[in-house]
Amino acid sequence: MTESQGFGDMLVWLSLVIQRRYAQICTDHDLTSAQASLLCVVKDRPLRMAELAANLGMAKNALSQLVDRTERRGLVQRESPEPDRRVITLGVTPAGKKVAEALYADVADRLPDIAADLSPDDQQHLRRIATLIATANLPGPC
Amino acid sequence: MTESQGFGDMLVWLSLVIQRRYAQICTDHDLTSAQASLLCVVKDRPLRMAELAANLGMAKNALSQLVDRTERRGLVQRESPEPDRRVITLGVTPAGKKVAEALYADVADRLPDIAADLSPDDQQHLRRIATLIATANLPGPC
DNA sequence: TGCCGAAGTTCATGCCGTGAACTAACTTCG
DNA sequence: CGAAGTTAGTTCACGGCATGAACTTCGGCA
Repeated sequence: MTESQGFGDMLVWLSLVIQRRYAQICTDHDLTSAQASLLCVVKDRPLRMAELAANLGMAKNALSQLVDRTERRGLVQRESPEPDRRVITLGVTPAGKKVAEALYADVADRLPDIAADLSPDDQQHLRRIATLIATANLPGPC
Repeated sequence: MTESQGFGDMLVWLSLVIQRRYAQICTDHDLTSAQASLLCVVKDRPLRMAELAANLGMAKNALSQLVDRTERRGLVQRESPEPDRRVITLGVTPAGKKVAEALYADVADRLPDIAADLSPDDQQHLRRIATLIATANLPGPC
C-alpha cells in the first residue's frame, strides 16, 4: 500500500551505498570502519569509555575490544585522569590525530560523490535531512 | 571550508542510524543483516551466485559462505537448472519466503520511524533522493 | 586433444559484536 | 568502621562476516 516501492527498503539500500563507500575510504587509510569512527569521535577531545560506548551505540565490552585493537596500532591511548580511579578516558596519539584528520578530510571530499548526480537543490535537501536525522537519533556528541 | 559541518560526516552518521535500526528489526526476525538482505534479493526470483554477489556488492567467496549459513537454516536453497553445469542459482524455500515477507513488511513499517520527526515535505524528499542514489549506485536488480 | 578462462568453493586469518562472568573502585548506610 | 550494593571497565568463548590465496569443475576454442 505504501506508494511507489519500499521507503524502508530504499533507506536500507541508501545506507549500504554509504557504508560501502565509507569502508573503501577507510581501507585506503588502512583503517576499518569501526576504528575510523572511533578515531573521529575522540580526535578532538578525550572521552570516557562509557560516553564513547553511548556515542557509538555499542556495548561496553565491544568497545573495550575495539579500543584494544586500535590502541595496539598506536592510534589511541587510554588514560586515567580523574580522582575516581575507575574511569578511563580515551585520547588520540599524535599519530592517531594525523590519521584522523587525513581520513576526515578524505571523507568530506570523496563521500559526497555518491550524491554527485543529484541536483544542487537535492544535495542541499539531503545535507539538511541527514543532519536532522543524525542529530535526532544519536545520543551523540553535540 | 565546506560550510556548516561535514556533509560526508553526516552521511556516515545517517547510514549508521539506518544500519542500527535495520539490524534491530532483523534480529527481531532472528536474522542477521546480511542474511536478511540476501533473503530479500532472492525472495521473488532465483539468481545466479555471480549476479547475487554483484547485487550485494560482495566477493564471490564471501557470498558462498553467507549462502552456506543461510542454507543451513533452511531459508534458501541452491539449484542447478542450466545446461551449463557450473552455474548455481539460489532460490528461497517456502519457509524462507514467509520470513522474507514478514521481514519486508516490518522494515517498510518500522524503518521509516527514523524519519518520523521530519516534515511531510522532507519525508518525500528523502524518499525520492534515497531512491535516486540507491538505483544510481547499485549494479542492482532493476 | 590441450589450454585458457569462468563459476563456485574451501581454507586460514582477522575484525567485529554478543552474553556471561569477572575485578576493582566508589557509595551507602547501619 | 565495615558489609552490601553499584558502577566502570575488562575478559572469555562463540558465532557471523569479509578477505586473499589456492583449488575444482566445467565450458569454449583452437
